[in-house]
Amino acid sequence: MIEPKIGAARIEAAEPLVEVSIPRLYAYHRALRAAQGAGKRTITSHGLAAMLGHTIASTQIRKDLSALRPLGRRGHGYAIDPLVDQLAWVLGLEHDWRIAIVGFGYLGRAFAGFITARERRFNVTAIFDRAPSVVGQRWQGIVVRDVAEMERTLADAGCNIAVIAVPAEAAQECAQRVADLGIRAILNFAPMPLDLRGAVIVRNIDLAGEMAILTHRLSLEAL
Amino acid sequence: MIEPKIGAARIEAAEPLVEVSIPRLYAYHRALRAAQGAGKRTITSHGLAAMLGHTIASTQIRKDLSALRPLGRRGHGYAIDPLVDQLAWVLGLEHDWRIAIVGFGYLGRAFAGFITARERRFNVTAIFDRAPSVVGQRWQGIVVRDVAEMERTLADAGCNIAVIAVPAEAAQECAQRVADLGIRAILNFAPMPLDLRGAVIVRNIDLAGEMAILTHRLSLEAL
DNA sequence: GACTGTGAATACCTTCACAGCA
DNA sequence: TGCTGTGAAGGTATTCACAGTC
Repeated sequence: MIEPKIGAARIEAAEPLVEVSIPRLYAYHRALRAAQGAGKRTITSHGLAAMLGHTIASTQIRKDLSALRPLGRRGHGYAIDPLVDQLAWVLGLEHDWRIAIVGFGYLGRAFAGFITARERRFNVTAIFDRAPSVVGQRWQGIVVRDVAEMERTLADAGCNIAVIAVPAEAAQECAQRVADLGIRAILNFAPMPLDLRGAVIVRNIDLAGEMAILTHRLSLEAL
Repeated sequence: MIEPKIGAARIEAAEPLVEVSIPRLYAYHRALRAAQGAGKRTITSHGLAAMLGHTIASTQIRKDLSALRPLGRRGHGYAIDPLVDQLAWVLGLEHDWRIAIVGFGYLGRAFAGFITARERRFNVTAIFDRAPSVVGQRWQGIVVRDVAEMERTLADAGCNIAVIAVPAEAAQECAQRVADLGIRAILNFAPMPLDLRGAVIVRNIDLAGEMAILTHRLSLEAL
């Protein structure tokens, strides 16, 4: 266990957060903002679980939240406002993030729209595609550039996250190139595991894999 | 441990497969089809790991594959053809699947195109949207119907999987309605956990949650 | 009494080490 | 020797049970 730094300038996690908990913390954050909007000042772990459709157990919520720093009051619940702030802090949601979309087909467009609508501090600042018909188009004022020009133009956009939404064959090359250009975090939609040298954080969105879980389980039931 | 049914009509898993392994098995299947296409007849667990960019350890691959039924030959590796068949079988990829897309914005379109391109046996047979400008459009010959008509038209399409790609506010209602109409499996893109009564298999694609993992880790590094 | 925080127990998943076999 | 298959070990995540606090 790590000793909490009492004198830390800003709230800080008491223990290093485990990765699996992060999407849950993000879900709490979203639900709590909704509660905030509805004028609530306080919430219990059970109340939060109910807001999340009981897809997460209240003990899981308490465990997750206790990893931040004791924020609840026994017998009362959690004060929502400081909890929202704390969650935004640990999730990195208080920074602005500049996102490069590589591959601007339906998937790239869908992601760009989705994520900018969801988080105000997520900004798409560069878009690349290979198709001549797409290059030169604009999206929210951003001109789609040719992937071939990535080396010249990506640095100017000051991106810290890249989203790879290109066909499988092109994914590895695109990912390595953005990594070489200094991007430290990649969200990969290509059904193709990336192997990158260097300390790049990669998360894969495995759409077909998720479908396979459904078809596997459905065909089990059919027996 | 479960006793393998020796006399089973078709190859069958020796042990119940754990859910986490399914997307991996699907990745193996894809890689092996590629190897097949390249004319290879046999592969080792190390060779497969290399094809997957060493994102999965070879011991993990052997563990996963050994859960199916011994298919490898010690000292030689795996014969690719029967392995591909066996994987297709356990993943349910030998059936045809009929998919309903609920919400035909960029995300719905992206998913429809992506998944039908990837697996020949995944068919989109019904599409619904709420926006009058979208209703009546065609995609690959399928007419987009009004979500309000779902009760009348979904049954005809014979779908067994629904993809929820609607805004968060509408997700719960749409999901419950498709479940009430007999759909047993849902892939949910809405950032909103669904709680459904009845035995419906739900998988969530949490795009914002994945982004939160990236922003969390990037902001850790910045310290 | 109500609810959080947390050690202990459990379940789960992955990695290791090596036996078994061609 | 080369590689699979697998029990054992290790590590990680979740659930339980309850002590602690308001």
